[in-house]
Amino acid sequence: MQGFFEEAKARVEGLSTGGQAARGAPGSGVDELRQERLGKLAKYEAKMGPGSAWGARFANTTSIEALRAKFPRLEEGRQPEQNERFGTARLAARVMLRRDQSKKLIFLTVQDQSGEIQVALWNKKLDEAQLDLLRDTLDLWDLLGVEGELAYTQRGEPTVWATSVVLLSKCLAPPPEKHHGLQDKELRYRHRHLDLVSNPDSRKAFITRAKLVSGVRRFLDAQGFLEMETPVLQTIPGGAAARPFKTHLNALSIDMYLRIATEIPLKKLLVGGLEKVYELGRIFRNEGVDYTHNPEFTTVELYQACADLRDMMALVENLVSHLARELTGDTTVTFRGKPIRLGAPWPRLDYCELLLKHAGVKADDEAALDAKIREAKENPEGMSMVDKIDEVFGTYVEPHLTDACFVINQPVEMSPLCKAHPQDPKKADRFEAFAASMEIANAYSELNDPLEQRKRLAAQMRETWAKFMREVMDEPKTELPGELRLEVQGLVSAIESNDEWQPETGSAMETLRAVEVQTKQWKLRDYFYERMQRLEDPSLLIDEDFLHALEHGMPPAGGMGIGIDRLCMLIAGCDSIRDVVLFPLMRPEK
RNA sequence: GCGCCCUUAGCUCAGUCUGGUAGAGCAGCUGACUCUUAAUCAGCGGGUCCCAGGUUCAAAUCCUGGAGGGCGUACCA
Repeated sequence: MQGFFEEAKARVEGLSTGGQAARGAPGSGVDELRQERLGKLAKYEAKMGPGSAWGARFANTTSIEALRAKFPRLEEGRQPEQNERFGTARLAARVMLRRDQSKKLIFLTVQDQSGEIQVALWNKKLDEAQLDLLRDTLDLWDLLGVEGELAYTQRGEPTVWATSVVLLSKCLAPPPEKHHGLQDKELRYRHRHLDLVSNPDSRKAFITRAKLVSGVRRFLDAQGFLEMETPVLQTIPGGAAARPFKTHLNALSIDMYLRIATEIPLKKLLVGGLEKVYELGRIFRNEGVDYTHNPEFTTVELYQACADLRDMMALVENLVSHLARELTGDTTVTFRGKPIRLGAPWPRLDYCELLLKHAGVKADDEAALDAKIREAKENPEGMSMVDKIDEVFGTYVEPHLTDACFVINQPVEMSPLCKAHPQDPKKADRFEAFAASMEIANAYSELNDPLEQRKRLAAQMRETWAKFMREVMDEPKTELPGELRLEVQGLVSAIESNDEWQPETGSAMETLRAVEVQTKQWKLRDYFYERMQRLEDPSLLIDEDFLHALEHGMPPAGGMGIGIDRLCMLIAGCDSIRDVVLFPLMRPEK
C-alpha cells in the first residue's frame, strides 16, 4: 500500500521537474546546452519584454511552398537580376540551419509544414539593433515570424530578405543532428514531434494519411453513405474473432470490452432502416504486434441495404484506385521495393483454385493439408478443418497475392456472418481483397436470416469449446487424471453431438472448473486458457442481442471493411504500420 | 512466444573480434569572415560507454544475468 503512494509521489515529482533530474548532474552535456539557451531566452526577453520569446497571433502568413512558387524559374546558367524582387512575404517557420557570413549577414534555412526556404538577415534590410539581438540569441529550432522581400541571391537561391523578425517560440531543448535527422527508431516513435520536424518523409506520410482518410469520407459521402458513430465500449465484443481489451464500468459494476469490429452495431442500423451507413474509426485487438499489426488500428466498415458482394467489389476497387491516383499520381505503388498494382479492375481469384495452384492441395483433402502444414514445420494436431485450410492458404497462397486482387468463394464455415453463395451452399458469398500479401479488405453478402445466423454462431461456439477441450486432452503437460480425462472426453462428444449445447448444459461448467484447477501450472497454453476462464473469446458466447435484432428483419445487404492503416502503408510507401501510426505502441519508459 | 542484432557525448556514428588513460562529425562556447546553403577557418568545453554481478594487475571490450529497442518469425475470420 505504501508503495503506491511513494510511486505516485515520485511520478508527480518527475513530471513537475520536467524530468530534469533524469537529465544528469550539472555539467553534463544536455544541461549545459539547455543553460546556454535559457541564457539566450533571458537576453531576448530583457530586450523585447517579458514573454516576448513565446510569440502571439501571427496571421496572414503564406506557406513556404507557395512562396517558392512566386519565384520565376531561372533558365539554365542565367544569373539572377540582383535587384529583381518578387513581392513581399510573411511566414512562420522553424530555424533548421544557420550560416553566419559575418556580423552583418546571416543566412538561415527555415522550415514549415510545406517545405524549406532560405531567409537572410542583413544589415541593409533589417534594423541593426534587431540583427544584433538575433545574432546573439537565435538558436536552431527556434520558431520565427518573418516579414521580408523575395529575391534571389547572387547564387540563385530563392531567399526571403527579412525586414522584420519576431521570435514565436524559443527552443530550449537541444535538437537532433541537422544533416542525418533523427535516426534512432525508438526515439522517432517515442518522440514523434522530433521525427516530424527532422524527417520530411515521415511528415509526408502522415499528411498522406490525413488526405487518405478524408478522401475515403468524401468518396463515401458522395455516394450517399452516412457516417455513423457506434459504441467503442461494448458488453459483448463481436463481429470478428479476436481477443478484446477488457475494462470496467464503475457506474454499473460491469466488465466491458473495447470493440474489435464495428460490424454488429452497423447491421443493427440496417435493421433500423438506415440504408447506406459507414463508420470510420479505431478498433482494438489484444493481440500480436508486428509490421502489419498494431493493437489499435483504424478501419472503415460500410453496409449498403439491398446490395451484395458485386456492389462491394466495384466500390472497393474504385475507391482504392481513386485514392492511389489522387495521392500518388499513379495506380501502381511501391511497397518493400516491389511494384504493387492497385488499378481497377482487380482479378477475381477462386479460393480453392488458389490452394490447388500454390499449395497443390484440394480444400477437402485433409491428409494433403496436414502434409503441407507439417512441411511448413507446423503441427496440424487439434486444428479444425477450417483452421487447416486457413493455415495452408496463409502459408502457401498469400505470399503470391502481390497485386491487388479479390479472393472469392471461401468455405462457408470460415465466414459465420456471411450469406452462402447463391450457386453453392458450401461456399460463402464473400471476398477478401489482398495487396502486397496483406489482407486490406473483407466483404460479404451479409447473412440476414436470423435462424441460419443462430445455427452458424452456435456451431462456431461449439467448435471453439470442443477445440479447446481437445487441446486440454492432447497436451501432455496437462496430466489430467484418468477420471477427469474421461469426463472431458464425454464433454467433447456432448458438444459435438448436441446442436443445442450451451456452456450451461449439464455439468459442463463443473468439468471446466475441474480442468481449471488441474491446469493452474499450465503455462504453454495460458493464452487459450485465459480466454476460456474469462469467457473473453466472443466465439465462446452467442450474441443474443444481435440475433434479436435480425429477427426484426435486416434487409439483404452488402458489407465491407477496409484496413486504413495497411492501405495507407501501400499508398504512402511505408514498410511498417508504425510509420503510419503517429504514436505506435511502445513499452512505457522506465 | 521464439531467433538474430543493437544500446558509447544532446544527435549521427567509430572503437568491442585481438582487454592497457574515451574517439570523430554535427550541435554548443570563444574568435575571424558582407552571397552562404550540411558555409568555411582557428581554438575550447562536453561521457553513469544501458544496468547489476563475475573474471583480471587492468573491462566500453571477455563471461553471466537483467532492462529497453530493432528486424525476422509465430499468433491474428
